[in-house]
Amino acid sequence: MVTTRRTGLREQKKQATREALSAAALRLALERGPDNVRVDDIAEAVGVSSRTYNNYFSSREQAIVAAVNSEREARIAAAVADQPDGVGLAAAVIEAIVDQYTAPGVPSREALLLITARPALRDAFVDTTSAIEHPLTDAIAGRLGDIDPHTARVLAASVAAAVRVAIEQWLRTTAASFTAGGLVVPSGSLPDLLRTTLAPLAPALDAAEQRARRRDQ
Amino acid sequence: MVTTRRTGLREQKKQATREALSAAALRLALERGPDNVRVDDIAEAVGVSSRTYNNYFSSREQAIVAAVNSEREARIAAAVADQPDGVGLAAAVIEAIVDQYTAPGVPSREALLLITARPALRDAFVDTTSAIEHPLTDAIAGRLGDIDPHTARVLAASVAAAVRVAIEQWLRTTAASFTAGGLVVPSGSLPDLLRTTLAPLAPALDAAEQRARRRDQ
DNA sequence: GCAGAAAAGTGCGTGCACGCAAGTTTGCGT
DNA sequence: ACGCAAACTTGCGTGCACGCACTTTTCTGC
Repeated sequence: MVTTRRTGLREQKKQATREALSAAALRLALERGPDNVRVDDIAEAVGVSSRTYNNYFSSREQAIVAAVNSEREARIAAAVADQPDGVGLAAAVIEAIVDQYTAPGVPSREALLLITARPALRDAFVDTTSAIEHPLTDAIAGRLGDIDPHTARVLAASVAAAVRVAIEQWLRTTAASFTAGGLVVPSGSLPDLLRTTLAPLAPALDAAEQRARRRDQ
Repeated sequence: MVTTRRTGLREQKKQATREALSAAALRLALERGPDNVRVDDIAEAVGVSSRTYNNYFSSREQAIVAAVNSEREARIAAAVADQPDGVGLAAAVIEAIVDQYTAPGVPSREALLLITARPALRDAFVDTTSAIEHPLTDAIAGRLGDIDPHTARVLAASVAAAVRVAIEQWLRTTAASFTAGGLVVPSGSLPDLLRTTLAPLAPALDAAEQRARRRDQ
């Protein structure tokens, strides 16, 4: 079994407390407003020390956005790997990402409002995009037959950067729509934005795939 | 005159204290070792309050690496813009970046040793790569005739990401060569690494240029 | 099962980042 | 010259991140 890697019960418990912490962080932030939540409160709500909290999250904001972003990285990587082989690398990556960011999943409307409102939370949210980098590197390397170790890393990093640009832009227009008065929730069509920002990278992705294929033979 | 943008004397003084702070930070770090330098010490050495220090740098490490990285962003952007028009976008970007990272310029040997030794400083150093993003966006947009605003941003962000990968790799092998015992200074051929990591992006850069050229006519 | 090792949790102490609400300097218009 | 407005600086207070040393829990080999 390659399932759990590392001891089972230990890792299981760690994930449990991690999720408990981020869930509590989000809940408290929604209840009281983000400025009225101390790290100690979150830790206490879960029943651990505040020092332990910092072993899981290295900033207060991280815990909150983690509740919204939970496991998106892994799902993107899996989605890339699952695309049929007939599909080109660029199409595979783009579809996988758009899919995973389109599926509303966890992000409740209120949570998104919360995040878009506070600059610190928005920054933390933007930062989460880099989390897809490592899983995506593995997924791309798998498709390329991982010949040159750097190529997959660079492509994954570039894709993550493009996603970041899309989210920054999305948050920007979102913020604007707030100040404009309309309390309309975001969704300035994130999927469209993602396709737009990922499009310029398609030639690089496909070219890498071509080179890999050529070397394979 | 578009030179100084914003009032002259004010901005001049700001730059002066900024440089004084980062210079003092590096000097003190070299003299005493980075762990024996408090933010208060740096501020005091320059003659400002520690609160003012934080108006210029948002972390202690930032000031130190800024002394090494001074103005590299602007020089890269200028170098891209200066490449002759005959050169393709990919080649222009790659040459400009390699040039600017090859020129040893400021980074004294001791300073690099200092940075590569401490994880916190290494992280801060890696983070500086994202600083080239905005100037590079402008430079690329200039070459593309900035039609689609997102394309230049994505390409610049991707290039920055590739540079980051190169530097991470460079620091990794550097650290390894330390633990291996040899006190040999880095330079595991950063230029070569940069060319390697930037290569996969060449198709994207050139494709964007082609599209821009096609639209221009 | 048990003993020792490995890993996670915790308390303490320290330095730091940053909001806020003053005080101080700089620059510009008249 | 002069005075006002904007920009920069500063002191204070607060919460937070994190190293370190230590306790408690979990895992592994016998």
